[in-house]
Amino acid sequence: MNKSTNQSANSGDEDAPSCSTGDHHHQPADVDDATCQRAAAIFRALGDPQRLRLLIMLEAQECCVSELANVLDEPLPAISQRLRILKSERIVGSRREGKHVFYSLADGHISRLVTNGVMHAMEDS
Amino acid sequence: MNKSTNQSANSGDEDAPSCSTGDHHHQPADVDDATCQRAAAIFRALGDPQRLRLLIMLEAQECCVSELANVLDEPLPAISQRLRILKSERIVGSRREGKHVFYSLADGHISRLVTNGVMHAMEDS
DNA sequence: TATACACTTGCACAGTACTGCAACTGTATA
DNA sequence: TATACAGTTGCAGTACTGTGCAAGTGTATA
Repeated sequence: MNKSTNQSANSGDEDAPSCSTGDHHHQPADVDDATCQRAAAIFRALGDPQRLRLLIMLEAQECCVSELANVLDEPLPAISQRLRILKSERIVGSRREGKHVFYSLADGHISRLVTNGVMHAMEDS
Repeated sequence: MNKSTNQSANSGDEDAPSCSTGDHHHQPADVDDATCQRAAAIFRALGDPQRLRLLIMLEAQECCVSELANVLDEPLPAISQRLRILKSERIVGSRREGKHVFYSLADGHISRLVTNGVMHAMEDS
């Protein structure tokens, strides 16, 4: 519960680390627990190679399920399932058009997140 | 972007919905498999509330393990374990100073990734 | 209405990941 | 060297997550 008990506890001794955040603040960095969990949920959804591949494709353009399945050469239910997870986290949105359901990234923020992650992975280090 | 530039292709029906890459499936969007997997691994590492909390703190400033454990009010081995995972993905780096080991974010790229994720989670939608 | 196509959902299985505790390593001080 | 502190590692148990197949829903066409 109480995260910010006393961070100056261990600084009692001589070689105190003094990571001092100075004084007391409630959330470690002004990020409340709900936000933290929400952000983690988004990251977790991005944290699967198969789902990420889907997002990379959707970043390029809107796509329907069968097309994704076709290009990636994977069973359709598998694709649908992954999209379902991404949709439940509001990372993608869907639109129906006749027999097809088209998916696309929810917003530009997500797009940037994906791009940044991939860029970093390319550079690596 | 070219989101709603609709796909000419499948609306006509037929059985071959074709994204730009009609026949073969090379790299969906110029992202090779290794990069995709690396990126996913990074996201997965960020995809845990407890680890993310750690990163949020480290984004603010370098910190030693005991201090993190202290502030977050969690057992030290748990913190160490999480840092270990983050370090194995090169998301954080460590530096020893006497008895203490100080951790910090690996680079600015990671920092931006974390910030973006949290920002998005705050705005949500 | 019947049939085919495009997807979605349910369920069981397997692999993976998070947690907690105990034991171990490593560093400084007396 | 002995002791205390700081951190790491190993291991067992539990929970979660991704996967594959079969069955179900929904939409258009004949």
